[in-house]
Amino acid sequence: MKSRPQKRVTAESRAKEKSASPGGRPKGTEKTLNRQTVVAAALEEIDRGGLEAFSVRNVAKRLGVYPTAVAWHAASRGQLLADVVTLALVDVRPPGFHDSWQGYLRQTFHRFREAVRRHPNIAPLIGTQMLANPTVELEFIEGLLASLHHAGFSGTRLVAAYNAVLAAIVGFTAQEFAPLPPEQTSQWQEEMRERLAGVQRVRYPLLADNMKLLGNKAFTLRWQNGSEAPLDASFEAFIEIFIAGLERFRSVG
Amino acid sequence: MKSRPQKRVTAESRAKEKSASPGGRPKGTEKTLNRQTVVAAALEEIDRGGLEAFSVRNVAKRLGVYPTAVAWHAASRGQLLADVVTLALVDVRPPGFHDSWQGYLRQTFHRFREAVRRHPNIAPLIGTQMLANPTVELEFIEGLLASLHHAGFSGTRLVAAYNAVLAAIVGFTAQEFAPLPPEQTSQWQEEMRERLAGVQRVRYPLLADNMKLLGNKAFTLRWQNGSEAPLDASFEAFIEIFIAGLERFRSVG
DNA sequence: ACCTGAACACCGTTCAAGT
DNA sequence: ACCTGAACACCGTTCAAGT
Repeated sequence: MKSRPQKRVTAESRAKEKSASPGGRPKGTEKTLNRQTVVAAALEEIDRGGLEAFSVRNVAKRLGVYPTAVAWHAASRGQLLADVVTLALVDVRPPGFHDSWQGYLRQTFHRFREAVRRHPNIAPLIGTQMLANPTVELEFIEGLLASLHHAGFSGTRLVAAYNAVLAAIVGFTAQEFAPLPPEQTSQWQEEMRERLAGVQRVRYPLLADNMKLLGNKAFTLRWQNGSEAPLDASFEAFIEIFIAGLERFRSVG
Repeated sequence: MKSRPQKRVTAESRAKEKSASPGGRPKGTEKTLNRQTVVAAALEEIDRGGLEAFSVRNVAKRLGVYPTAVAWHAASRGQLLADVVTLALVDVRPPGFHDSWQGYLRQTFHRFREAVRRHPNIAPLIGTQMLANPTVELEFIEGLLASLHHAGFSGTRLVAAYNAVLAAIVGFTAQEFAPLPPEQTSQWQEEMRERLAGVQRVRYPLLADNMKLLGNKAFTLRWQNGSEAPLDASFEAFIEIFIAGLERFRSVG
């Protein structure tokens, strides 16, 4: 239980910290640790070695300080991970103006996926740490609400549509880039392929008949994740399915 | 790196183990540990204390054995967690026959959500451990493929539709039941409410105007998760949005 | 085959002490 | 305010030894 005051990481506070380098020292050569420096180092650590390799102590090693120095800025391991997600998802909100709400949603889906693609090892966190994360940018949420409002949703249907967008966007990307089991991957891959090759047509006709199309291209039937075998076609289809569903949902009820 | 032989947990192997209680001893009083006993104990441990409390050593304590005895059956912590997800999601496949593919999908969505509701603390795992989990039941996959085939999908569009179903179903439930930050929850809840109450209408008009509807009912704007504040209405809407989208996707391209 | 028991190299977080 | 340094109660997994 920390009683120490903790600043929130928001777009504003982050910009403020950046410009407030004490004594006018050049930005790149800060002698003291920032909260943003620590979070950035944590993200680098995860990018390099995955969540398995991540630890407060490793981040400290990367920064050349004692583990307790990291703890001072990060408050807790959980909070640090939440901040890492926020950092990785910065700038997902589509910039500029848009002609249609469908176009805005398509861009949001694509930009979100690109953000996860840049930091695939955070995939297991986005479903977990975003939900109840006060550090998530309100601009992103307001942008989604605006596009859905423009589509004609209001009241409880606006809430439902918003939840549907987040469920869809997080569900696809989290699974697409989820890590493979680390225990000797190549061996596991071989097992997976053998198992799929041995599927009996009698019991699983559709699986067997479509195995060539499904293998490594369908969730739970893959031996590589989105970093090595991206599901581009399925993602595009998913966006169109979802938007078509929203268009329909708009006109019923 | 274990070279020891590891059995796969499938519907078949599980049934086999069950019926093969050595020496005809009554089922409840096995003296030796099973793989299924260990997995069940792990799930109980997670149900009780969440993923934070989970450890191989705690499971061992629960079973009254040394940590290394658990390790012998579980191969690794990661594999144990994967098996836990498989156990929690057993029987999600809708039973019996169905009049329409839409009805089958609706049931699948509901049954999946009920399974997660029964074990909400596994929510962070379902997006991570299902994707590439060879222990996931092929019956579940075949069932989904059958309903989508019945809807008229085949080839690459069948693959896309299947991926869309899993993305949707996992995305909603994983987020709905994702755990709140453990660090003194009530204090965090207060912070969250204050932050949402203080949203400026000038910058975030839609957020501000709909805060009463959104608060605790929309992803990233909640201070409770699905166990305490279920998102029933949004879930029902989500299902209809998604199915309507599939119906549309069927007739284009 | 299955478990004990000790051991190894970690881990997050605390607390007191320095500056 | 920010960091060192030692310490605490853990952790997953190994290995050798028992039965």
